[in-house]
Amino acid sequence: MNEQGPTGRERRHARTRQAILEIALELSNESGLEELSLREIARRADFSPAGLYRYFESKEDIVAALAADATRLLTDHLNSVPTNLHPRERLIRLGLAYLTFAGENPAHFRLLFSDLPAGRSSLSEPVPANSPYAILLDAVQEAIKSGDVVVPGGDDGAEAMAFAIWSLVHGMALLKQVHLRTFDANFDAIYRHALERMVGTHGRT
Amino acid sequence: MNEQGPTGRERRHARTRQAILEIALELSNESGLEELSLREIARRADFSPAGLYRYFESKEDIVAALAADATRLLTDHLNSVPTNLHPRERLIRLGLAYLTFAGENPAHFRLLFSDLPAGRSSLSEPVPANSPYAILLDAVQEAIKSGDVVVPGGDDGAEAMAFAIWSLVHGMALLKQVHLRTFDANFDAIYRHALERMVGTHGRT
DNA sequence: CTTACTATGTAAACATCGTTCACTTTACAA
DNA sequence: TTGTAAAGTGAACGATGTTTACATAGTAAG
Repeated sequence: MNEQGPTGRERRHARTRQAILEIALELSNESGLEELSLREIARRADFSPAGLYRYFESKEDIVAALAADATRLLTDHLNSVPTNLHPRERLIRLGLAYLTFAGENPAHFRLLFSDLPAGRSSLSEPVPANSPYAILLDAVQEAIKSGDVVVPGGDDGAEAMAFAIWSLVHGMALLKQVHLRTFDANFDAIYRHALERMVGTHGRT
Repeated sequence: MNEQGPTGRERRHARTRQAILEIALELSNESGLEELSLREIARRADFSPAGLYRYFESKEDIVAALAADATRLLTDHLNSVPTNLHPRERLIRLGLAYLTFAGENPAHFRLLFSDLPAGRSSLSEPVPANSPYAILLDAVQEAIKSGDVVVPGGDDGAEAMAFAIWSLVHGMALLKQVHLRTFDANFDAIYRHALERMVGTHGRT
């Protein structure tokens, strides 16, 4: 066999893998991640429990694959925010996009940044390209460069601000989805106020 | 037996209960909450697995007791922040106290707001007295009353601001402890910058 | 076409888990 | 001392994630 594209068998293998992941995601959205069971996935996929091990090394491996999917989907979603907005408004819109994603994809969201460690281990390492954080950091740097946002502390100031925004939206999404899951309020308005305060737009622009 | 204080048996029962909880907390701090095992608690407490059921209804019940402890400890810790500070500085110190608590009590922190639903279900209900959120909300209301902090939207504005601060510190603590657990940076400085930005103190006061 | 070989799938077993049940032992009150 | 409730145990149940040995189906080479 020469070097060429994926064979039929490989394509079928990849498709089955994907199908398993979709069932795992369904199950997670129905009953939560804690109760996700390998054997239940197997039942719904008409597999014997052992069969899944031809496609994944372990249950943890399945969850990791879901988390990787989540990161890719979030990246796409953040990339759909226009880049030519007023810099502060762009930051706000990125935050709101994060919150929308979390609301619409609860299981995927719960996987974000909750298991896999970060891709880098200090500020001196490069930011992983095409990651959600890279998009946010870029927007912060643009806002600083345009003078629209002022941060202390030079280069690392942008990272500090990106981390703050990230923490804020992640915290809001998590609290709403877990601890405040039965709380009735207009979260969309609250989200926007919080982001405007963080980014520095306290009134209308 | 007349109505009087706890008998010797009741005191011993309560002490054993507490001892079990301490072992459960130790185990959580060592190996994480996900891997906490009833049987491992029993082994370390020199109990048979079934014996624990004289003290707790279920594993979930043990975790709930730990979470209640966590809330009480956090409340104490927040109450140790002076109340006579400059209103904005007080808010910042409350946030930093939250982050300190999270850093020093990782297992207890992971239980905070992560399992039990909130004590109220809409803004019209009263805030649970002596809760961490009540302390924060009170500080926000003081800051607004003093004119030190300006929020839009009347009464609910204070709640929105309290939620924003809460989300920010919770998100920062969580991201640092989970996704950024191997990341090396001066988080204390980052925490303070983020809080100052959120509360509105952008330079020295 | 046949012969290897690999991919795919299964059944059975293992260790562990949370939980329950029947039972014994301990401690205290009358 | 006796009766009763609490405290504690071992064995079992059903469930989990995982491994092993085995069967079958597809495919590539002779």
